[in-house]
Amino acid sequence: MEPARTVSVLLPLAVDGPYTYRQPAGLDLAPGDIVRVPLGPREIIGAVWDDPPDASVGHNRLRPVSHRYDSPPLDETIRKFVDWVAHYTLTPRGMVLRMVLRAPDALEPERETIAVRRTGVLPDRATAARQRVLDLLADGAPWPKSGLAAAAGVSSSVVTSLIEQGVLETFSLPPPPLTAAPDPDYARPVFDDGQDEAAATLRASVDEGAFSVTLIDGVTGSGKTEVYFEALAETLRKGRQALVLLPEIALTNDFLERFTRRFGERPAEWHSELAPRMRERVWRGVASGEVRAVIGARSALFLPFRELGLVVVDEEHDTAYKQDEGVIYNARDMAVVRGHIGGFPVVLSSATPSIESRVNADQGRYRRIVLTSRYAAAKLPDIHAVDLRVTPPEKGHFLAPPLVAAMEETIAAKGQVLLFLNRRGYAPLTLCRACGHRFQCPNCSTWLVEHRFRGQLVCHHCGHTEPRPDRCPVCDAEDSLVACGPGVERIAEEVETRFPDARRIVLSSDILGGVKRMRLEFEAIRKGEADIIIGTQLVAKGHNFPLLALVGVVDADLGLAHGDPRAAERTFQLLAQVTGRAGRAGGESRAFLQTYAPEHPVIAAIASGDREAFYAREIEARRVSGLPPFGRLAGIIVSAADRATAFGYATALRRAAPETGPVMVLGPSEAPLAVLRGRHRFRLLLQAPRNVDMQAFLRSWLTSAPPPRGSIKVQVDIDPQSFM
DNA sequence: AGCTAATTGATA
DNA sequence: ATCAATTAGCTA
Repeated sequence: MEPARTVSVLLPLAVDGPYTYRQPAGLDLAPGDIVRVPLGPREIIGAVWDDPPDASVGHNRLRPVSHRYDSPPLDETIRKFVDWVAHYTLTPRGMVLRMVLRAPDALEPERETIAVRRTGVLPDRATAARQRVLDLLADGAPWPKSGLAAAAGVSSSVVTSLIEQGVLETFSLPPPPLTAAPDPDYARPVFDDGQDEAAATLRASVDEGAFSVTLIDGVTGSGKTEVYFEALAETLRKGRQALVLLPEIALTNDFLERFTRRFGERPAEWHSELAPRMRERVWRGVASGEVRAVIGARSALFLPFRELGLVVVDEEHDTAYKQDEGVIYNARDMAVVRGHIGGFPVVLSSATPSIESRVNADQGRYRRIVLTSRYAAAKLPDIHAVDLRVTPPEKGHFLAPPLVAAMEETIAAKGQVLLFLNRRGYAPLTLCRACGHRFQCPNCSTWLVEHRFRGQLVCHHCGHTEPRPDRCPVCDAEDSLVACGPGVERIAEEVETRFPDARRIVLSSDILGGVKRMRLEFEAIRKGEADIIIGTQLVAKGHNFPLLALVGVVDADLGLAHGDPRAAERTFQLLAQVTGRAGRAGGESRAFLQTYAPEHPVIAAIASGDREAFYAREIEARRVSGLPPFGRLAGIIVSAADRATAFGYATALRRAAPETGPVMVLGPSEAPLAVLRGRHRFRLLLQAPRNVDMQAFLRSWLTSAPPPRGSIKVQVDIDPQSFM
């Protein structure tokens, strides 16, 4: 008897390799085919994979593939990509496949929309309700059945009875086209020389049809988007699909409209807020090739493109590209990998490139395009550092005289002012004047932040809240609690007393009313219905403020004191972004940075506009300490699923092995725990159950003694980035 | 994922 | 000793 034909099927579960299934007679299967298979008591969707079937699985254990979906197969490049990402991130391959198969219902045939129209037959009796329905259909255009009754303000039985009588007939509507193909030649931009040259370079890289990485490094408003749109246009002309990644928060209507103006059609979108129906349709459209261009958040990188020819990563330095749960990856880096595997160009774009990307460009691994001048009428704002030691704010206030004066001038000239402070709430610390008690979070080691509008004390780390008491819980003193330091609410209060006639808007992520309200507020700002905007980080990204003439950074030093080795870089990026909000639409504009350390390299770089000095310094700092992307022994990088755990590990490490040198804590996306030893870069995946003595474990690991008891798993391998 | 078996820690 | 809670193992 012939041995049974078998296939490997990778399942979207936490399993590293495919399982072997019997291939039923009459069902031909090839790698990439999407299938349904039995697993235990149920059936799940998987994909036929390239691994040879496992012959060691006994014939009696083999179960047959149930069904092959009529969906385009996952092409070889995405299968390799899944394997690569899984290997690199030390994640089971099935978990990565799960990100690709994120829209399982997309495989089922699309539910048809049932529509109704008039037949000409008259109803047996004319009632008011029936007439309202017929009125809606009077022009002969069909209506979707589901919405008709509601639109006519009648119950659905009215519609049903009209159908039964033959007055209305039903038929199925073809699904509306998702998006028409964007037209690469819809609206050619007008470029200056620098932009023209940049666009030509990008078009050439698309024409090469080979893997390359280009870093577009250009100040805010230099037209980076318009320039990389030319790469996109060229990709479309060549008949390939294109993907633009944006940090989720920057994926705004503003951006989609810019795309539409250039290409004549709205692009397909992909992000977490997408409605399930739309999600399925986009997934299917991408797989079938109907969708030619996608604008998406990081997870769009795992869509099943069949002829992807370009990935653009906009704001490539943005930390939102890091996924820190489940499969932990940085979409910027994985985009480069996808380009490498697929043999197509990748474009990274930023006004403040990450140090890693700058180093890659400097070392010739990436091409670099620099755009220095601002577009059209836009001019960079004049930036001033306000030395708070020389011109301090009045006692109990936070806006220094030079900034207040500039605000007065700006408002008098009908310009808009943005005050930026990256701190939600009223005050970051509350203490008792009588006994010195400080309000601390019971779960974390952080201070509770007062939110005065809500009357609460909130932990910004874990979300713990408690009502703000009137008297001190320790010494019972009355009216003794004082707020220390400013948050946006407090700045808003100061603005109110100083500029009682100005129209204020406070923008903070904890705003009441959610996304809807936020959208309205941004709309109001655009229409000039606000004079002073007080905002946290979220004003830095995605949204344009066309009337903005003055930016005041309330505390430019905030964030610099952090122990994070990237603190300087992050602060630089944030300040560049915030000050860059001003003057984008033209005209004179100014930015003021309130600081106690105007000579600090970050502040000086922003104030002087000398970015190169800053980069040179930052890169050198990393080089001498051997931090990434330079791979010398630097100590140990600790990273874990959440910051608190990572800090816990780091503390344990410092105690356990002070001789290892610097211990640095990174965010979760740098996990699995990276360890630099000798001349090789190693990655270490460290997983331990709850109460294992981490300190003892790390000590023994570092001294190469056998691991202590307890089920600690260690997996070490050479960093595959060396392959690129 | 969703299920069971094994292990752990807390409690009596 | 016993229970509930957590964690590890497995699906072909």
